[in-house]
Amino acid sequence: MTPAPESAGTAPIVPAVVDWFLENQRPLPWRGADPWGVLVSEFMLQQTPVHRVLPVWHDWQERWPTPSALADASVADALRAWGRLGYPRRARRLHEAATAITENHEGVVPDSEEELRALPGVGEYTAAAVMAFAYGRRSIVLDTNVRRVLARAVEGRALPPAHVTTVERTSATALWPTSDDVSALWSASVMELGALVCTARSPECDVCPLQSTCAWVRAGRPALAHVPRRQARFEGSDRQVRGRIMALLRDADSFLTASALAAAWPDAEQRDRALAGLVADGLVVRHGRGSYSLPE
DNA sequence: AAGGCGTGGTC
DNA sequence: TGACCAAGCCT
Repeated sequence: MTPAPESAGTAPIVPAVVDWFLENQRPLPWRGADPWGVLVSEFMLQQTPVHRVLPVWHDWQERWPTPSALADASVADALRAWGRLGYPRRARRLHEAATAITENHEGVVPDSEEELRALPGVGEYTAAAVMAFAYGRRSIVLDTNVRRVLARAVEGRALPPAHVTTVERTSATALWPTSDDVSALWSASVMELGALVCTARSPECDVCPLQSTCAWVRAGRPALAHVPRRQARFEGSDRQVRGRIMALLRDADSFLTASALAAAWPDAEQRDRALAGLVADGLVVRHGRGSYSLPE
């Protein structure tokens, strides 16, 4: 095995995880893609598994290979191409981001965290990910996978807190490699370890490169001290109704009447509430006489 | 600053 | 089977 590049002051877990990554990483198509391809992948991967993103990402790369290409398309086309990826507000925000990049950044995905964070739909994680994976720069990439690995290996906890904390940022910054090259490689490596080995439900500690040093393993893999709050039920929720309405509108050639949308959900009150929410979110447009469509 | 926001695979 | 979980963001 080739020794991983190492810089002075680097935490010892870094070369172990990087070496593991160089042998075990998945050949994901957005690795080494241009910054726009990386940005699109990051939007799609927000709360959506890799295997569901893959076909949609390829489709988007072909249809809209640049920010200006997407900006020239309609929001409706973006929402239809988004399909069933979920959280369609991401598709709308990605379209808005493409417009902002075209108008304010000469069509080039910006290469500073501050400018990236100013784009709609780009938060702390996505900005850091684009810096690392598109531009090879040092940034503290704290996604759910990285946070879980660090919570276990460093803190000895079963899972990280519900939301990113200042303590996590400080702790991560202290151990993060200082050079751009090693930092970007480490970011991809620790994220992949969390995705493939140090998983939430059934971590494979037997094959983990951190097995001998992991604080959580050393402590006997203790369970979480406090049970996290459960995710809201989906069946019967407004989210389910919103999804049904969006599916009808994606499949429609043009406008749909309110009575046509009644097929989405039997309860009129809940249906109307969901529809009003979609309109407020800019995902649906109401035209005259109670007809609806996706936004142009 | 918790909770809303889609969808589907997994166990 | 139903509950958990998934490269978060926004308010």
